[in-house]
Amino acid sequence: MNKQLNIFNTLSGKKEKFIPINTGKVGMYVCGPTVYDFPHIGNARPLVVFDVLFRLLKKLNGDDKVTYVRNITDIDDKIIEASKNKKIPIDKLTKDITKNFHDDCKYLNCLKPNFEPRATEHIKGMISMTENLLNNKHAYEKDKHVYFSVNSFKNYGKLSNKKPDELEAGSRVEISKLKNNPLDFVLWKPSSTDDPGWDSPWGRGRPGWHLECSVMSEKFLGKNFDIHGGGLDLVFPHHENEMAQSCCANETDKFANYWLHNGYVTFNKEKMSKSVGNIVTIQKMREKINGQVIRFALLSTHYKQPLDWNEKLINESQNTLDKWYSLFEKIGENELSDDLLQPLLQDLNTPGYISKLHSLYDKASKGDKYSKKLFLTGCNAIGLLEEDLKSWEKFKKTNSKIDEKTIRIKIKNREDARKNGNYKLADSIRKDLEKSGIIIEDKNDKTKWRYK
RNA sequence: GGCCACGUGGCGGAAUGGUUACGCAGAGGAUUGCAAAUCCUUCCAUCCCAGUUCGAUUCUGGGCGUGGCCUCCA
Repeated sequence: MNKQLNIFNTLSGKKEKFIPINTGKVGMYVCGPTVYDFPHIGNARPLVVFDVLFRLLKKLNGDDKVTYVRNITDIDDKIIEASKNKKIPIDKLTKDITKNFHDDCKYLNCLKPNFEPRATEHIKGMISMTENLLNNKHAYEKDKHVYFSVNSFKNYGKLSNKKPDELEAGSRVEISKLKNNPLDFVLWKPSSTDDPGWDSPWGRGRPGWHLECSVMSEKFLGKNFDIHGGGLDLVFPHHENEMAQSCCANETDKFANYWLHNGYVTFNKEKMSKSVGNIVTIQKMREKINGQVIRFALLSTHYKQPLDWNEKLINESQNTLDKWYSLFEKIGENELSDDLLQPLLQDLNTPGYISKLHSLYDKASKGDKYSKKLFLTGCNAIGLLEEDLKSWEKFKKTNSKIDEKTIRIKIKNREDARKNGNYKLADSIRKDLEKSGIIIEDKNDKTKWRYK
């Protein structure tokens, strides 16, 4: 069977064969967080989706053949604003949120990218890319601002499938008078003395939003690389602008060959927004849900489809993993069967893959050793069942309001009642325990208990 | 207004020019003092209308509906 990966490319609007620029080597850049606020479930989706892709690419090409770069944007107007609102110095804010983000990544069992560059470490590169664009007449300076001239890039709008003139007509943005064209975007802007700033040929200032990704992707992956990923909301304007400035600065036709975008997460069918107050932060979930549950839930829908986040989804994911954990065993690195791999090779079809895992689970639980090994390998391949049983049980323990000693006493009482034929009492004890999140199972002659 | 995506059983969710996965829920049974767990069996779906075709859920056109983007966003 073939091991050809096919992925949907936003640039062409089609599913394409994935062919890396250098055979057997892959470079992938994914837009990371702007560190101004705690990451939420919507931020978690690309983290998990592209982590699965990263794992798959490693499986297909070899562990050390994939370079995964995910930036941290630590200079941005949103950060400046958040710092003022929260009255936290920028350094502390970005440091804290970055730390939090890393904890979230770990919690979601995401592998570390090979590089995680910060925007503020690449200001020099951004300045020289801006100079370069100015020299090539792709940008212009006005009143200490430098703007990218959208008209100078003939392919502008190709990625997001938009026509520049239509964009202008529908523009609802308040247009800066300094711009020659309403679509032009800022590469460099002046900073007030209170705001973070760096010396530049255009005075003390800071970079525009899109520039960091252009500069850092080039530094770590080159002018032309394989995969660029991110959330659907980044297609326009972020990725469109990134591509425009990179192609113009690098004098290339190609920037990223394949663009992948994950769909949105809604919350109870509503768009997540701060004004509605329905943002679920990952930090909050860490308190009582195992990260694998979140991971599983995020993978239960194809990455391009919208995903609704709700209680039922979490419960079902939790129950499935609970069932799967009954077969838990630590196993080493193993090969996936071609058959199992197929759905992932078709544009990362994780629901199809999970369905195959279900069928392997069935065979495995009936004693098929080969299926069991494959099942466990398959789970591990998408970052599931890597934690041992004890840590899987941990959350159930913390969530239950009863200690083990009490449980044992109650079970003993129930045993006695049963022996005396007092089933009424026995049943009420069981009901009681169930309310505390404990399930009783009478197996053979022994009574077993477990957390709900 | 422009552009785009989507519409599959009670719910979630894949795939496909020809037998429509899978999970949850439901029903029946085995088991049990009763349960739970497990096992077995089982019910249920491709928005509407045309067209192409031997055959459409899949392709084409139209309609209806939902959502998104065109402003910061994962």
